[in-house]
Amino acid sequence: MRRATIGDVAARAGVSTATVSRVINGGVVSGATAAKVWAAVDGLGYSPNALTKSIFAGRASTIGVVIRDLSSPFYLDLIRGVDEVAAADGSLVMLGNTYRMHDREAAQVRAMDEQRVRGLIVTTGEAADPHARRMAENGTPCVIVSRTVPGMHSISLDNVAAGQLMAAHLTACGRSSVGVITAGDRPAQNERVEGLRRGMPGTVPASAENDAEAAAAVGALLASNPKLDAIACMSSRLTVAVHTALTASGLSIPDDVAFLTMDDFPWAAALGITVVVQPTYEMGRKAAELVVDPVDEPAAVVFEPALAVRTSCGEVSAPDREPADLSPRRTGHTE
Amino acid sequence: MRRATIGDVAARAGVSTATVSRVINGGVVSGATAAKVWAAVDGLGYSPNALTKSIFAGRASTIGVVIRDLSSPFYLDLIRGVDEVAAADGSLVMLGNTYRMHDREAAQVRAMDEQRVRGLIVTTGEAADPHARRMAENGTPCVIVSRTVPGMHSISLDNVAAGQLMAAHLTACGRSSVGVITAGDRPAQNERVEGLRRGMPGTVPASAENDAEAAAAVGALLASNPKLDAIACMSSRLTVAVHTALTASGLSIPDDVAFLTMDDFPWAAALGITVVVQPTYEMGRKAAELVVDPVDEPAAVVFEPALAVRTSCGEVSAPDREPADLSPRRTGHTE
DNA sequence: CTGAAAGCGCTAACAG
DNA sequence: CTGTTAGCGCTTTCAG
Repeated sequence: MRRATIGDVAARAGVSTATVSRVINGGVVSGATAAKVWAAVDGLGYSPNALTKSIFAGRASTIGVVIRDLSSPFYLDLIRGVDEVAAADGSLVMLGNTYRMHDREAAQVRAMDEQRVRGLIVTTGEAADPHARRMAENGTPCVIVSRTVPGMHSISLDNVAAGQLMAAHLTACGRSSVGVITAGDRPAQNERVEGLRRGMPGTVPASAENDAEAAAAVGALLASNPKLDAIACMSSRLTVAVHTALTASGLSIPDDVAFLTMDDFPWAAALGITVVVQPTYEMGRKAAELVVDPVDEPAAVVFEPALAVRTSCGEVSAPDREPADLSPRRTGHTE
Repeated sequence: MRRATIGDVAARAGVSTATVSRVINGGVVSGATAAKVWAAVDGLGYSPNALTKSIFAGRASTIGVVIRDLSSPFYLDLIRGVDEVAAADGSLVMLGNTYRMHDREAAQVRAMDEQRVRGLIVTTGEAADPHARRMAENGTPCVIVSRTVPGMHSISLDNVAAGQLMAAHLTACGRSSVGVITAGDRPAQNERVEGLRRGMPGTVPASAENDAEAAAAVGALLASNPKLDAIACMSSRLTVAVHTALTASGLSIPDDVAFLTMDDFPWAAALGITVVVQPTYEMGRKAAELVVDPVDEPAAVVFEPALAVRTSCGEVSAPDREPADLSPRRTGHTE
């Protein structure tokens, strides 16, 4: 059974396709004709073809989102933020995962471009840049997340501040020698370490790409620095592995060693783990807003991190009250 | 700067649009013309309009996914599975979240229909049904996840088996009186309880819609059943709350009470929590495959749950080896 | 207020 | 092998 087209509706209602179009899109039509048209629409189960509509508009009403790692809850919250703004605007989200692979990344960006997405949000490495930049020049708003890129919109965390937050907190908790685990040497990771170093010169870094390397790095850090009294983890991806390695080594948190990591997660409160939280959901919203309400000048939106104080650093005072639920965390941001 | 169209490319290459189309889509063309066309494509930065292409195909190459709760990692894995199959097929995923709201649900399904998605995967309540059913009748493959619906494709877990798995394990661990927390009285939840009951007649159920209610339910269960020696949680959404309430009550797991829940999560191994896992990623893949390779007869695919044995039930023997990573769990399924 | 006609960017027969 | 000619389903002037 062929799908009804606007022509079918027009025929059934005894009017022209132009009139049907007007009725559906809210043009000037008489009440009587409108009624006839709606009746035909219902009778036929007509559903307007958004694809065809888009070819007139020049572009789709869809927001493209390219995610570098669809396993990470971080990106889930980001997507939620984007979806929320998109839904409020009557758009849908077009999603692509890259599995951290450069070729997939480029392919996804190209696909989004071919879909004529209204705007593109990329949370990915560098491979996408050339194409994304061309899209931006051709008038498609492109927002890079987690990285600042000259000449393009970007949404990021103040990573240096995140590191400083860690340093200040650890210092307040009486720690002085901190080992830090980073996920590779990406800019964001390095900035966090840099911030930490500013407040705590005695910082020993180690890099890891996966859980096994993280466990090994923790072991090495511990072995070579007997007076280490804190471990900071700079990537939520490594939180479980680092924490597990720490407890497996027989050390007690926070008595022997303080533990601190990035990004809040459902179990953090129960486990008493102090974390630096980034307002992920808000970042998603802001990224989507940059697409929905385009801005001419490239905007570099930087969000401020916040500390969720629990007990894993040997905090002396009572921890702050926990947020009541997982609804959007609001954190100030600067543009 | 207007976007280049196939006409611009044709003009620049000195050929007809038909030829350009052939070159791009791999038709029969001479090497010389092909070279000219590609040169023009590059020079213009031409990117073919997938929207326009779709109006010929009659539908988009996009797979629609309507998620009922984009906060849940369960759905993240599902989306990953869908995306994986979509990417392999050169399609993109169109995503919509419903926040468990019926009106949003219906709106998202309608929007997907208007986008002429190639197929629809719905993980949602009942509101979507009428429209989804019409879509299915009009030839758009629709797959309902987590619920079996007569006359439509469905992907679900063998929930009764999940409950039975719990019962068998708890029995093997010497437990006999189990309190169970369900997330509302949805069919899937009830089936799990039903399975648990078959193996353990002494089952006391309590229902909760959110974290606070779950905590209260645990308290009530404990208070009114002094000989309770196990708590089973039927929804991953409630895992943290139930576990927290349990430990907050001063009971020790597993010495005082065994604890068992649904769905694996990154911290489960570290916390020693035994869980019933559903092959979420595979379910996403299968759902997408039903869209990509359409099947005429409505398929009711049921996946089998598996037990990840840890220590929270007072397991006597050494727990099974942990899976090395979070890559797709393969579990048998029946159709 | 409504219809006819001309496209939007692309593909798909047909001829040549 | 390549160009011509119709459209796909819809919007949008432009008359009436």
